Amino acid sequence: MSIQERSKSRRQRLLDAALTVFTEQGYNATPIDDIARASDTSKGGVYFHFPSKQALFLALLDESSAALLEKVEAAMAHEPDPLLRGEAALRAVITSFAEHRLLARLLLVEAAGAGRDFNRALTDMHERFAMLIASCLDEAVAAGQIAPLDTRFTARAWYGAVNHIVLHWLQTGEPKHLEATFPLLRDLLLVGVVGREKVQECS
Amino acid sequence: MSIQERSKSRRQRLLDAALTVFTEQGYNATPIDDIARASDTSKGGVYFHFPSKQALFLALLDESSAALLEKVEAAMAHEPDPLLRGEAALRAVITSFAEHRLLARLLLVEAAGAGRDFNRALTDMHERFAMLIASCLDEAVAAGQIAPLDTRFTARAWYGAVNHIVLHWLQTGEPKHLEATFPLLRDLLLVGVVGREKVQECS
Amino acid sequence: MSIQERSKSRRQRLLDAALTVFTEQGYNATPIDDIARASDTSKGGVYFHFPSKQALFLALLDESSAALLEKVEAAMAHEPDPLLRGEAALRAVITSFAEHRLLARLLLVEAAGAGRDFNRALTDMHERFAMLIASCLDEAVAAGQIAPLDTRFTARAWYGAVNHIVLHWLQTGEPKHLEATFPLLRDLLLVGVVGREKVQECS
Amino acid sequence: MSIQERSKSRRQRLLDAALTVFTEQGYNATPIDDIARASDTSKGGVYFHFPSKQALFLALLDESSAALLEKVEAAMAHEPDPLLRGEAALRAVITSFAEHRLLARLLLVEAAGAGRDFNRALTDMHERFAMLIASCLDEAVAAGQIAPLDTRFTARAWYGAVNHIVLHWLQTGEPKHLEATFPLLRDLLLVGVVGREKVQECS
DNA sequence: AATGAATGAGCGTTCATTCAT
DNA sequence: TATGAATGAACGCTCATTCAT
Repeated sequence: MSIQERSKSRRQRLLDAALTVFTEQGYNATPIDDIARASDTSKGGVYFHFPSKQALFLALLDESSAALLEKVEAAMAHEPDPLLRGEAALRAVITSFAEHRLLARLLLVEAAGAGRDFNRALTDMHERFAMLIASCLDEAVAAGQIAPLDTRFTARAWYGAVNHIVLHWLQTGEPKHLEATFPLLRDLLLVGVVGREKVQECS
Repeated sequence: MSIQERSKSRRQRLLDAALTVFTEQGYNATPIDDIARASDTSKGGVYFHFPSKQALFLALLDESSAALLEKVEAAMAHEPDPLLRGEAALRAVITSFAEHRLLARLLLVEAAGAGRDFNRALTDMHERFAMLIASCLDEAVAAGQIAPLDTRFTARAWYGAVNHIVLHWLQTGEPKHLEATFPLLRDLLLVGVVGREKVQECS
Repeated sequence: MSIQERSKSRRQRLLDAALTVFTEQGYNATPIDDIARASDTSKGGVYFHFPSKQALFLALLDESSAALLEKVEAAMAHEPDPLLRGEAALRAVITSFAEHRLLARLLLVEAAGAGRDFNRALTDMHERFAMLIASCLDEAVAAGQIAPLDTRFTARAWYGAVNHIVLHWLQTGEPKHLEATFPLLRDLLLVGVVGREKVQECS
Repeated sequence: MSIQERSKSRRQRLLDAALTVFTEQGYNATPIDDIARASDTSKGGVYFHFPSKQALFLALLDESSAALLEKVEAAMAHEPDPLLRGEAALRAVITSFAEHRLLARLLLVEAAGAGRDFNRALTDMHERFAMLIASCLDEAVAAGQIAPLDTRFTARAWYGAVNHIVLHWLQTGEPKHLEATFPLLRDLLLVGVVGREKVQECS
């Protein structure tokens, strides 16, 4: 057990260091040595736990996005109302990114820059998030809360809007508090579906 | 003059080849040799026209985005109505990307993957596009067509939505015809601002 | 005792695995892990029994060649006639290699490829075999069966001829049955010493 | 032309250095840097002329063995008599190896130690030499000089005998003068075919 | 203007060996 | 005895950049 724990902690140390270093320098510009140093290990140690630099980055992506996804799903679980559930998801994403700038950088900036090989994984991740929203929209349509529409398409558009706002915040630092954009985004996006009047009822 | 022309054509051949090769293989994975070969030049030839690989990519980014920006601005010039002008801009962007898949890849995928050094240039480019939309919104507000709002923020959100839709198209090929998304996007975005009723008047 | 036995069997399992894996992949291309895995041990286990990869290979060489040498000597022990004793040795070598292809690969191919450090050991081994033949020749000369000659030199030439035939069989699979070459080789080699007429008397 | 010459000389310098360094340290134990240093080039320079370490070694093998083969064929060209032609070939090989110890080491020792990937090339080379001898034997048979026999097999056996003698010389330095072994080998080998009496007539 | 040979720093990966448990 | 995590030196190869021609 202690062995497993140490092993796990080493692996976790590696992932933590990787998150820091990759987001600081970018995937391509980060030598494995830097990750080894940042995690108080040796180069060989990295390769004992991950078969390649790519695999390490992929594991980092997977585990990070899975954690975020869980958070968002947890935030959604409480809400019975489909539209409010979508709102909760939106808030959870924005809050998470605001609290974990590195995570945001990793998923929205570095993952794109890591190269052709990660496109698939990244696209998949984006779709998972978008489809979370799409399912809310589907239920809202089914419940008659909103008029029928292409929910997947709409979800992607929403998701893209959120992403870009976060991206802008990451790279310019504006607005100071990312969370402050939540009501703006919510209104902007929801109004497009339910019309202005209903939004005012909701909030 | 013929020398300059040949020089110019050589430079252009280089940029054309760079667009093709960079989008095929990604910035980091593309050796200068590949560009030289694809443009029927030599490695030295590339370095005669551009001081570095970075500079070449930057020039490609600049000239490509400038050309796109011009197209969009040209499309906007015809429209006196601010909202219709925004619509025209949107249509121009989508049409351009649909016609020049490589350009879309370059600006939306590869530029992100090229590394830290291009973030500034990329952010600037995105802002230029977003601010094009923002100015339409500003005028629409000034003209009393829409209620006052944070036009820059809204413009960025819109722009992000469009980007993500294009991105999804690039990486999954869906929908078959990117242009088909135009009415959907227009409605989605505009309704969020002017309310459902007014949109129906506009179109 | 059971501990020693288990230890001995472990050591033997290691040598057996080493023979298989080394001849499959070559000395340099074989990581210790492969041997550990093939012998159901761990890397540490290998290093408990052998101080280094080199030592393991050397032990394998020594024990394999010693076993072969014993076989050959046993085959010779029965023959009182010097020339027939040489013939028996030849037959024993060829038969052994034919039956233990891995052994042949190890001694004739991999040992050469293992690197500078094994040259001495390999040369010694070859000399031991050659000198076995040389001693037969010496006795045959002493007995007046053949005319005086440089027996060591002749023995080495014979041995080289046999080696090459085996090598060719190893790498091309021809002839199907290595044993079939025995009479050919015997005639070829013996005739060179005693002359054609006497060979026909012998056989 | 001067460019080609310089390029050729660089390539040749590389091959020369490779011959020296590979035979000094062995293929696996020789880093590319050593070859670069020995040929007054840089690592990159090596890779400009050869795509890989393997390819360099293979080129070295090919060109060296081709040169030797030519020498042997040239020596054979003068002799109309098949058996004397074989004798000439034998003398040419031994003389060449005696004069170019490095070449001998390369072809007979290092090539074997370079690893699985070179086995094919090496086997082919050996076969070419052996078949040179086989063709002499074929003609000798056709001319009725010797009794019918398996010429390919016999040629391989001869070739193996010669190889081993050279090998022994390489690794022990005995005899001092390799050329001195020529008459011994010739007698040993020829007598095996034509019988003692005829050999005495020939020489 | 153009060529392409040459440079050399840099990096991903391997693997023999060690050692705490 | 045995395990397997950890180490770190070493090496093959790449490629942006330079420069003599």
